[in-house]
Amino acid sequence: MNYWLMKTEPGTFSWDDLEKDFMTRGWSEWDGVRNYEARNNMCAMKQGDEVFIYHSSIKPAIVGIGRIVHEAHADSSDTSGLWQCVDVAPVKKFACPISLAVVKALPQLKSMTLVKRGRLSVQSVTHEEWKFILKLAAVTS
DNA sequence: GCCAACGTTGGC
DNA sequence: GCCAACGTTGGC
Repeated sequence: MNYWLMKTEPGTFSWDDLEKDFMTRGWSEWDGVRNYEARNNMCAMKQGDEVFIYHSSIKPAIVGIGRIVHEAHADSSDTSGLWQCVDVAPVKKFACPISLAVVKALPQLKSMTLVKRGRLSVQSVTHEEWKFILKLAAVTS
């Protein structure tokens, strides 16, 4: 099992939209990613892998956990044939989102890709980082 | 709204 | 293949 982090702008697609999709269709297509490294990361995802869902822009924070329900397939919003995406379902919303400021402030998380490479929209998370953030979420909820 | 970081494009 | 110009992302 591998761990990941996916960003979304809540004004365009938020955690609530993820839950709405889940109620109606069972998953959300994570379409619209147009960055090669982000795409390659999605192509490396396996069914059952878990992802942090991150809201960018106003109040940047990790807001919850999702799960990969379908591995990479053609992005239905793309006609070039270049872009792939995965399908995601919500698993758990954090009672208290973990803000970017907190992630940056904690030495255990300061080498996260989220901190080092702020613009990469789909990134991997180490098992250590994953466990640490889960603990943090349990404490603050 | 500003601007730094950084990915992409295109001329040479 | 280099690199300047340009566009986009995303934190602040």
